[in-house]
Amino acid sequence: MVRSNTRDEILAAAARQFARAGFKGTSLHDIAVEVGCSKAALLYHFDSKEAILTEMCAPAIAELRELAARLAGLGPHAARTAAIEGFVDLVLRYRKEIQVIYGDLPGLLQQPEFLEVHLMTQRLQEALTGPSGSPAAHVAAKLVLAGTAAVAFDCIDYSDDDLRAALIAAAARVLTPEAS
Amino acid sequence: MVRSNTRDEILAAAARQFARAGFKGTSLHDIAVEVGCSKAALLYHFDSKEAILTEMCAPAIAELRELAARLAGLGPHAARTAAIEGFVDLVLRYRKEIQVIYGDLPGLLQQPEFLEVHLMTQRLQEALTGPSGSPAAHVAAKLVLAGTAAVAFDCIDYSDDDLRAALIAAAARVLTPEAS
DNA sequence: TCAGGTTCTGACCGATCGGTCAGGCATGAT
DNA sequence: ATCATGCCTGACCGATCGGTCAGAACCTGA
Repeated sequence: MVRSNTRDEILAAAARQFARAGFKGTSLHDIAVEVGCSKAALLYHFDSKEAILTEMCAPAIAELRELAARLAGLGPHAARTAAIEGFVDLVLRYRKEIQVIYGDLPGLLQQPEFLEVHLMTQRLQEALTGPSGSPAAHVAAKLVLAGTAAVAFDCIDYSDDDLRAALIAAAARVLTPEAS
Repeated sequence: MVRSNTRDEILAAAARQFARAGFKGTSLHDIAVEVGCSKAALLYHFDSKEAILTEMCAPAIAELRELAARLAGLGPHAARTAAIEGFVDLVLRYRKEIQVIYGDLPGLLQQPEFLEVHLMTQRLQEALTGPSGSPAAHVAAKLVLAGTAAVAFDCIDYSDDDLRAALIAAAARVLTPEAS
């Protein structure tokens, strides 16, 4: 049993803090307190604050790279299913790191004005799941809501009308559990 | 024609800056430079930096509140379609504000280590759309990728196995354009 | 016992942050 | 002419940030 490395403790503490308050919202002091060492000790093990983040995300990025490379040798249909299953697995395996990327949101949403947004989004979600509300239905609803916002976020090249039609059609497809 | 109000210019400039660098990544100085006034002028018109953000997002939040209230008086099926269409319209109408919420990401992803992530995500997306690549297919693929990550982000209550099955099934539903 | 490397600390640095304050400068009513 | 009010500025504040540095503490092998 090797000694518990301070370096690993730093990575673990940083992952928790980044996931909770985001990268910009977390200071080296915060991490040092959780680890139980000085701020200077962090910068002895890592060149900078960003170096902590990049080393933390390196395994996830490497797996994403492997997945993308694996798709290149497949036909269209096989590539599609491999992309879906590979991405889902990867995302689930690196949930913590995903939270780091999305982690700056909670800092904003903890303001009382935005707490209401979370509540109303939940009511939207209930409308989408319908009265049944199986776990799979909840996942589908969440996927639609978050995916729609994300599409609007970085699909600036499409017109509103095109986006609207495509989004509504895609959402309808997700939310009809009768399709096999 | 009323005078172009400094207050409105501040809101517009803040929206652009927040969308580009995120809330935490934007300083009052940045906004003041773009407006062409002093930092103190911002704090004359608004109580604080956060007050700029909340006032900027107030219309979007109000519309979300109206949408949620409208759903309460509908049956399950009507509520579902109203939720989809209403949310899509709302998201498209307030794209800028959505970018503010998601805006802290670019600050991270501009690091060279994460630039590769964007490239590989695009290759995943191409695998999902298949060789056709219609705009609707691209929207569906983006919705799946971003939605999956978001589900993993805030569905900590479900087990990995449940999430995996539900996500793959939902993704398959979105990506089969033969369903009506 | 000494030397040398690793690990870590406390003090400190310059920069930047959000925010405050006293006062200047218009304009318009009295 | 005077006063009040709205709008705005430059200087400044305390706090916090990421990062540096000299040296202490500790272990290890010679």
